[in-house]
Amino acid sequence: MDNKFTPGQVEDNIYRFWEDKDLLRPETGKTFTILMPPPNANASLHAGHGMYAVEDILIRYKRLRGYSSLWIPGTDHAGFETQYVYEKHLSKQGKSRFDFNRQTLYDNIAKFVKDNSGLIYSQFKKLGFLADWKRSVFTLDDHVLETVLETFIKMEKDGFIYKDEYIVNYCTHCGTSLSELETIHVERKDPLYYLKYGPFVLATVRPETKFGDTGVAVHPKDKRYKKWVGKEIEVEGLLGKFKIKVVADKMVDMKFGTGVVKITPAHDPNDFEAGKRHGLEVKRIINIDGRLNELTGPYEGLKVKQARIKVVEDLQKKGLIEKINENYMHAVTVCYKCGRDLEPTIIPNWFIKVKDLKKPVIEVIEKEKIKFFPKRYKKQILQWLKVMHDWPISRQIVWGIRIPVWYQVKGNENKIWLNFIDRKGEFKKGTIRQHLDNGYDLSEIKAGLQQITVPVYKQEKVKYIVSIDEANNNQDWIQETDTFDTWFSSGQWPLVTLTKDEYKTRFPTDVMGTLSDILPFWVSRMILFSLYIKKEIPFKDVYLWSKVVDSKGQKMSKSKGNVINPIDLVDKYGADAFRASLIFGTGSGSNVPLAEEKVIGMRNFANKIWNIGRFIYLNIKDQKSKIKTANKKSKIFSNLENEFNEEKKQYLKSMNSYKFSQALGLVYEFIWHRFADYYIEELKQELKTGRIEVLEELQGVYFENLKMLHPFMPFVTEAVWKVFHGENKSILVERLSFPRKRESRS
RNA sequence: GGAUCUGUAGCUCAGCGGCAGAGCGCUGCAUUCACAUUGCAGAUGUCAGAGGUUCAAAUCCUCUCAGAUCCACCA
Repeated sequence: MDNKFTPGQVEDNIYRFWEDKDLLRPETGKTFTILMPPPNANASLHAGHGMYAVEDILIRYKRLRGYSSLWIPGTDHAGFETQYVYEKHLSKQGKSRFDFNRQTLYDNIAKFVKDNSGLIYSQFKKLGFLADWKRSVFTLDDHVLETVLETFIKMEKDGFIYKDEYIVNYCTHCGTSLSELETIHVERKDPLYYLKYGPFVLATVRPETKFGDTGVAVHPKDKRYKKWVGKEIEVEGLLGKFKIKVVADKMVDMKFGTGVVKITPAHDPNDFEAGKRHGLEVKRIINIDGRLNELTGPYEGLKVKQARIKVVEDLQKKGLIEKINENYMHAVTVCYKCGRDLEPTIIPNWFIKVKDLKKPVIEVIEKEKIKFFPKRYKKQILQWLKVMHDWPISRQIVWGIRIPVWYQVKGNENKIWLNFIDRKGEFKKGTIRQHLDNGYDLSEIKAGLQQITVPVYKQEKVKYIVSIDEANNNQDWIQETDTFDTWFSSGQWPLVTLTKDEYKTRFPTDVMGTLSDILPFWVSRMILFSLYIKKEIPFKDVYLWSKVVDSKGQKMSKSKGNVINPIDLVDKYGADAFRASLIFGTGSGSNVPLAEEKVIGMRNFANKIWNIGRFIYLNIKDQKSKIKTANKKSKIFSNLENEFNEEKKQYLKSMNSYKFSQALGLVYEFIWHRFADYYIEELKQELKTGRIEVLEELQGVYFENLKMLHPFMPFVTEAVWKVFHGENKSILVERLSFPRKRESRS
C-alpha cells in the first residue's frame, strides 16, 4: 500500500472493474429509478454537468441500502442549440443553411452530431457515474419519434392543437421563432422619437414600423383626445398622406410620452392584441429576413436598423419629428442564444392549448404528490404554471422532429409559399403556383425543399391531415417543414426511457434531479405530458440544484475567461476530490462555487481516508503473532461507538432528506477530526502493546464510514475496500444498515 | 408592478430558537510516527441596520438598507 492515494490510473481501473462486473446495472430489490437529464448529444462536459454527481450519490446510496437502483442515461438532440452550433461551424466555411435543401442540411447535422457524440459519456465515466450506459436513449431514436408523434396526433384528436397566425418573437439571425421562455429582457438606452402624427404628437422607439400602423390609440379617460376617438385622422407620412382610425384603449398610459400610441399590429405584441380588440388591419411591413418589404416604398430591402436611421433622417427633413429623447431607458427583448434584438413577427404557428392540460399539473403539485427540494421551487413552479399560456411548438429549424402535418397541394397552389433549391442548385422562392409556372414539378420541389409557409386563412383554410407517414409519397400532399420545439420531445422523456415491464415496476420514477433554471421549460412539461398520456406523475421528488459558478460566485463564461474545465481538475486531483468539492459546504438552492483550492482540500481528504486505511492495514499485518487479551471494553471504546452511532444516525437522516452537503460534512468531521485525530491517536499505544480488539473496533467503524462515504467519493473508498478484501471485491455490493432504529421517512 | 431568495471570519459558504461554525487563507509550534496532501495550538465576527416576540434570537415577526433571481409590463 502506497503512502499516497494517486487517483489517475486507479480510478480508470476501478471504473473498468465496475463495468466488467456488471455493477452499473441494478441487482434485485426494491426499485429506485432516476432518469438522467439528457445532455446535448454533441456537448462535452462542463462544470455544470458535475452536479449530476448528486444523482450518482443517490444511486450509490440506494444501492448500498439494498435497492435495485437504476440510472438511465440519454442524450438530447437539442434542436435549436445544436443547429446554432452547426451554423456557426458552417459560417466558418463561408456557407449558410440556405445553401442546402432541408434533407441535406438535416443529414449533415446528424453526421456532425454523431461525430461529436460519445465524448460526454466517457467524461461521465471519468467522474464515476454509475449509470447503465447500455440503456442510453437518444431523443431522435425511432421509438422516441414514435411516441412523440403519437402524442401530437392524440393531442390533435383531443382538440389541444391548433394553428394560428400569432405574433411571436422571431430571431431573424437564428431564423426561428422563440417561445417567451427563450427570450431575455435587457435594459438599454435608446432614442425615443416624438413624431408629428396628424393632429397628435406621439412617442416611439421604432419609427421604422410606421408603415405598418393601422390605428392610433388614446386612453378612454383622456380628456385631451376625447373628441378624436372613433374618428379618422389624416396624417402626413413619408409615403404621402394617409387616413388612420383613432381608438380608445386602456393599455395606453396617459402619463407616458404624449399619451398617444400608434398601433402596429403586425410588429408589436401589445399592438397585436389591441388590434384584435378593435378590429384593426394587420399590415405586415417587415419580412422574416428582417428587411422591410414592398409596402415601404423606397425603404424596401433595408434591414430594420438601417431603415430606422433612414426613416428618422427623412422624417427630420420633412419636419415631422418634434423632439428626440436620447436617454430613454427601456427593456428590449433579445434572443437568449445570439443576443440580437428579436423582431415580433406574425408567423403561422402550431400551438398547444394548455388551459386544461395544466390544471392537473397544478393539482398534483399543490397536493404535494410531487415534492420539491428545496421547497421554495414549489412556489416558483406554481407561479409559473398559473401564468402559463398557450405553448407555440413550431420551430423554423430542420434539426428536430418534423411536425407530422401534411397540406393539400391541389387547389392551394397560390396559398402555399415555399423555398427550395432546384436541380441546378439555385435558390427559388415563391408560391407553388409560381414554381409550377416556372416549369418545376412537385417532385423536384420536394427534393430540394427548404421551408414552406402556409398562412392561416380566415375564410378558406388550407386543408391538412395529421399523419405519421401516410402522405409521404403522395403528390397531393406536402409536409410541414417546421419541427417541434425541443421541449416538446424532451418533455416526454419519462415516457420514452423505460421498458414496458419497467413501467409497471419503476414508474413513477423516484427522483428527477436537474438544474433549477429549467424548472418551467422541462420539469413542468414532463409532468404535463405524463399526466396527459399515462395519467400518472412521472416522478415523486424533484431535486433542484443551481448553477456552478467560479470561486468568486461569478457565472462562468468564455468572455470572462473564468471557465473551469472539470476534466482538468479530475486529472489533477481525482474524480472523488472534484465531486466532493461540489457538494461539501454548499447550500441547496444557492449557486455552487467551484474553486481549485477546495478541490485540493477534498483531494487531501481522499488521501486521509487512504492513509487511515493504510495505518489499520499495516497494523493488521503486524498483528498476526500477537495475542488477544482478555476482552475488557474501555471507556474510550464506548465513547467511540456512541459518537459513531450518532454520526450514522444524522447521516442517514440527511441523506434521506437530500441534504448531501450536511451528510458529507458529518462524515468528514467524524472520520478526520474525531476518528483519526483523536481516537486513533488515543488508541495507538494500546495497539502497539498488542490489543487486537482495538484494531477490530477501529476497523469496524472505518469500514462503515467507507460505505457512508462511498456515494460521495466512490473511487478511494473502493480502492481501500479492495486492499482489505481483495481485488475482486467491491464495496458496491455491501450494505449500509441502520444502527438500531428503523429508517425514518422524512 | 407581483413573487422568491440572499446578507454570518480576509475569501467561499454551512448553521436557522440554547456557549458563533467549516473549507481555503493567516500566525506560532511540532518532524523521519498511517498521512507534510500531516498534527497541535492560536488570531480573526456589532451574524447588514432598527424595532418586536421569548427565560433565551444569527435563527421567529415587522420595518429599513444592499444585492440576486423568477414572472409580468415597458409606445
